[in-house]
Amino acid sequence: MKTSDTLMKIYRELFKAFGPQGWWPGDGPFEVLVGAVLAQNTNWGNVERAIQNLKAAGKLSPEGLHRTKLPELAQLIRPAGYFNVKAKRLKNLIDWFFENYNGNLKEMFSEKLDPLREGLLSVKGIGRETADSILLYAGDTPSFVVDAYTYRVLSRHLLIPEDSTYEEIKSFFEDNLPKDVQLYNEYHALLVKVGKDYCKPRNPRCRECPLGELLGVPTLEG
DNA sequence: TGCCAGGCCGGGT
DNA sequence: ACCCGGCATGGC
Repeated sequence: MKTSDTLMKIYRELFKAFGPQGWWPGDGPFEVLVGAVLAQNTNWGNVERAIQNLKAAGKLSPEGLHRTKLPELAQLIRPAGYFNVKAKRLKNLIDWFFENYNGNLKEMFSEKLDPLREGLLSVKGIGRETADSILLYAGDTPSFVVDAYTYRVLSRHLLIPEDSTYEEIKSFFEDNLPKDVQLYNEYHALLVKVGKDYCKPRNPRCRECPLGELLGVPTLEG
């Protein structure tokens, strides 16, 4: 079977089994952008607390964050963990955002995808996953997001080599799927769902995994 | 209780 | 070019 057919089949089956995951709905693009930094290697519940703190303090806006001093910002986002580094990273991002796009989201997302991605990656503290999350979930830009779950699920089921890099996995999807924002959005979220509930760390046999059962996709043993 | 969470950077090899 | 320690809170 062609890779593109396999990927679409997996998507359809996962969507049928789990439905829409509702990632980053209706919060507005700026909140998503902030959340993308706070979510780095961190449980989503903790991120929500930090966001609530920012909201309650009236700081959850481009201008609000731009004005806030580093120590105060760090205290507000404390529940998200790594609060000192993340405060710095948020400031870096916001500073860059104002320097290049006047703190205007519309202006920023009207930039072409590749240059914008490069710009985001030039910010200290914004890596590939964070950049792609911002592009996809805040900007509705078709940039596929890869994360630890994506890698684990795909490599366990022998869909990609174990030594695949981020960009290779990203291309694996983008080269074999229609360039569709909603598809990228839901696909990533569904892979996270599978990775969380079935394809867990320290469970290399991946028992009961819906990819193995429902699709007949081979599973890496041992 | 220890392990894990929607990473990334910087320094050492 | 890889590998690793550091960063930190909260849930199960």
